[in-house]
Amino acid sequence: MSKKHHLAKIEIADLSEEQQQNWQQVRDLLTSHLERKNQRKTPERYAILKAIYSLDEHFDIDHLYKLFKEKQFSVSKATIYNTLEVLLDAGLVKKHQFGQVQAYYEKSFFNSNHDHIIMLDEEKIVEFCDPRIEAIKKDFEEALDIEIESHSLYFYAKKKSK
Amino acid sequence: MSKKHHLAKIEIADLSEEQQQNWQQVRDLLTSHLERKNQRKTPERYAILKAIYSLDEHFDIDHLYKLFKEKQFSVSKATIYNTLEVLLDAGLVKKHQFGQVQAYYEKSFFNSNHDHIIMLDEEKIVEFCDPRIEAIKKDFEEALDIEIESHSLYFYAKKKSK
DNA sequence: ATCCCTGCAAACGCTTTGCACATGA
DNA sequence: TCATGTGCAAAGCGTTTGCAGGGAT
Repeated sequence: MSKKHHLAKIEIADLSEEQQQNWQQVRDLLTSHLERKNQRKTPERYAILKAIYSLDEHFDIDHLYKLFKEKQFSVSKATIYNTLEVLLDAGLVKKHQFGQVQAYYEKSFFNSNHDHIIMLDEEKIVEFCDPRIEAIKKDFEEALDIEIESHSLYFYAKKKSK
Repeated sequence: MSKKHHLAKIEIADLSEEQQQNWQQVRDLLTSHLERKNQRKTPERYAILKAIYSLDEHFDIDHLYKLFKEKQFSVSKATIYNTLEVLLDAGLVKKHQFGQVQAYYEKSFFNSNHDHIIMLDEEKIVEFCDPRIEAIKKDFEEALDIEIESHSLYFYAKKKSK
């Protein structure tokens, strides 16, 4: 199938120099993950990973789907969903449920732990980090004898000055 | 419609003495909210509010729907959705998006501000409260000149000792 | 040559919507 | 009366699934 041959050398996104360097690392991380899990190294998986790491914002499935469509590489939504599951498992992307609607994702490597402030009156998401969150987690882990595997924290805010 | 007459005196739930007292207050809160908004005081709205305040845990729409069905009072899901919107607006219930699936709700009056620890290996949700959350909010409000209207914080945890 | 992965479309599950009828004010 | 609320069923929408064919190993 000729389409596949295209995909093999797909350059879905032009990467900046920094992204170029990161890409090598991330690609290798996916490779070793797939080998460890005995999963196939399909061109789709690398293409999707690369597309994600070329984005600097949060995105949803449809965003990604349209990106591929524009670039003339058709990747089905089913595959995107599947692949994101794999990348999630590999720790290379993070999934968010900002609103009540669809899920949002973001790359998670070279992108340290942070939480989000959702700006309600504009289409903007601010990332922040505060050590007190980890402190709270640690305290409750000890107090309740539990292990907190993950957390989700969102602040929903509006601009104050007008 | 005879069904309505039943609803008017509906006792969907047997309330404990404490709940009985709270019920008076909550009912009045709904009443004044509806009057303020020029919305109708329908028996369904009071029945749903009462049912919610008789529950001590988090619930979803279907839970509520089945509760009414069991008790022989049919209230349509559309009405439940509508009414929850009203109660949300009145500040009498809170909406949560725990997993990726459907929304969960809980009564929010007589039920002070708290966050949740979702126990992953059992069907349990632990409520907790920590003043540091408010401190963080306040700090970011000042630092970014924003007003944080609400937040959602969930810890996903497992029991440590086995 | 396997059998996993992809693509397509249909199914799914929660939520929303449209419309006719009922009802609170 | 009459605008609003309710009930029912259909539509929406993001996500998942089933299956047939393709491709990685």
